[in-house]
Amino acid sequence: MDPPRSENELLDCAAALAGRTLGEVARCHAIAVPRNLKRAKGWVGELLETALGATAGSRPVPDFESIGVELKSVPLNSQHLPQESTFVSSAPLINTVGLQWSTSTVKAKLNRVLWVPIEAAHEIPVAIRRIGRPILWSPSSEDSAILQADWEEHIERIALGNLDEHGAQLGTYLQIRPKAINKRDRTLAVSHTGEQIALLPRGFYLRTSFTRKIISA
DNA sequence: ACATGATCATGC
DNA sequence: GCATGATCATGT
Repeated sequence: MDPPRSENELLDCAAALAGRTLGEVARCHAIAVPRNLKRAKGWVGELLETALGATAGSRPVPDFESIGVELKSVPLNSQHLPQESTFVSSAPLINTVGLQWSTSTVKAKLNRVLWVPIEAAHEIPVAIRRIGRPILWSPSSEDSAILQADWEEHIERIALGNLDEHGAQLGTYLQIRPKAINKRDRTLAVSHTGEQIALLPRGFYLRTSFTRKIISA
């Protein structure tokens, strides 16, 4: 698939997938469908990347680099509401001095997002899960203000070495959660006394309640 | 039922 | 190890 040349082309292409099943789309691209997603958690996102002509690979750039759009699949429960949080980016646990919201990876990633809802209720076999209507989205100024406040709170907490004082409860829309191979995974961080320590790597995630608001709008 | 904490795969 | 893509699974 050639990369989209404009937002409209991307949106048209994504809209053409609406109502189709993952199995149909996978077959078009000669991609095998896993029996479940337990060991293929990124499979749906990667299928959409292929189907829509995403270009980024694992480089730290938007999925549709030339038009600056990020692609996110959003799993829907049996009521067709988002059922999972959405990973945004890893959280910096060191060298936080001087970081600003305006140049943050979180803001950059959320600047323009194509949300593609996917049926994800466990009882539906992966191959016959249907793709929903895409939403091309940017945060409203109100959204941005809340995301910024969340982000600044998280970064301050990281810089002060207070990461262990709360769990994932902090943040209205944006939360911090583990993003690791397993619980023994470690990355460099700053302790409460300012020393370097090894901690579980974390990532920024959008709360399910926020993506529900986006998808429902 | 839901959110949090834990985990899986791939590429460089 | 960190970037990409996320969902699983357990506790409450």
